[in-house]
Amino acid sequence: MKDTRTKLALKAGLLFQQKGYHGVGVAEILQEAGVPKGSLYHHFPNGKADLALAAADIASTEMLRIIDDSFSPATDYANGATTLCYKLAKFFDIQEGKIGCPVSATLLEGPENATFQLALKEIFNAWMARIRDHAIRLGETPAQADADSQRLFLAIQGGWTLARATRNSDVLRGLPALILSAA
Amino acid sequence: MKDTRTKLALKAGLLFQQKGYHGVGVAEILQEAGVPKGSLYHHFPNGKADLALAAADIASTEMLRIIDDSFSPATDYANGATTLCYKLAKFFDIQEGKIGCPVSATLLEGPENATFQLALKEIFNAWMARIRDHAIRLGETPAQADADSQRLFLAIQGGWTLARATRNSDVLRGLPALILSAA
DNA sequence: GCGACGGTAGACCGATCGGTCTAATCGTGC
DNA sequence: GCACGATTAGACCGATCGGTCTACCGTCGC
Repeated sequence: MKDTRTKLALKAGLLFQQKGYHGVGVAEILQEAGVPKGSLYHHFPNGKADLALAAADIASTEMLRIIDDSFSPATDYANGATTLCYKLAKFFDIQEGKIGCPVSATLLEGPENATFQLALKEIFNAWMARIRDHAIRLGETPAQADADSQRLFLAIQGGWTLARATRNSDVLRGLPALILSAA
Repeated sequence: MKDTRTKLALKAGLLFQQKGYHGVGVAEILQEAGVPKGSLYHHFPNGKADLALAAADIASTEMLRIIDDSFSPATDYANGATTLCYKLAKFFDIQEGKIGCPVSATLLEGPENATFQLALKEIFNAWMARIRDHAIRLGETPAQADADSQRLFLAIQGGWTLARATRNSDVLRGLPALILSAA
């Protein structure tokens, strides 16, 4: 049994991904999580905004884990990148295409807020840095790794949006063929 | 002097891009546009949803125009793609990075709605098709044009998000170097 | 002058928004 | 078993949400 705080952040994150920060009311989060209002403001004194930050943090950690899981067993960069795209496509399908980038849907659609802005930037940078680390570990030069990690990040970010628009995860599976031809 | 209908759609589009569909209230749109409530529901019987569709349509047309303006004077595909990225970066800077993709911010963040879903898909396809047309006109094979247009679309979509997160349009200007090295 | 009518103006509606507050309950150390 | 802080429970708040409705205004044809 998860503690209330985690349960709230998890459920909030899922809902934010589906409908965006402003598209979800705290009442809906509370009901879905089966938690009364008092608990929310006990665990997250700043309410919805705190919840968004916590949810984004969880999602970010999860994404880093997926990156590691994809690249760790890989024999080269292309192999790891392909695995990552396929893993994300599978994740996309499980959620029936109803889900956006867990971080941008939460923080970018949120209020004009310096904290959100900073958190978003740091999370994205962390993802790219992690991909870059794996690229270097797998034999790429730092310059190659810079370009490849950014290329992959942009393709996934854009591809996810297109996949949502078309309700079809094939875009994500086609990403490796599209961006690895350069290498 | 623009007619009321157009003024509303224009202003609504701008606000949706900044804060997402759910992040803007009709009262705010009305106030910004200097239009009373009665006029909204006269011109857009379905209210906010109609407004979003109209705004997305205007934004889509505008984007097609920018694509044409970029590729028409180009001597080859790389040249046109580069111009497009720079034009978008400039547009991004004018709005001070406060603005999202005019279409996805409006339709993807909107309510779970088959009409929105379909419109979004068609607009994205229209953009890619337009880029593809120019690529072919500039001498690419259909297969090349398919890959290049999708690659450019994804890079712009992802790059725009990253640019917003970092509040820096340089990502957009770096796109050509990142995705054209393949050719 | 006078209806007809497309359009404007904004008061008003119930529902929901995010957030506060007090009371009850739980868990643990004594 | 008792006291006390941590946590839960939900009634309640003013503000705002999207939307409806009636009254009014301007400009036509006549």
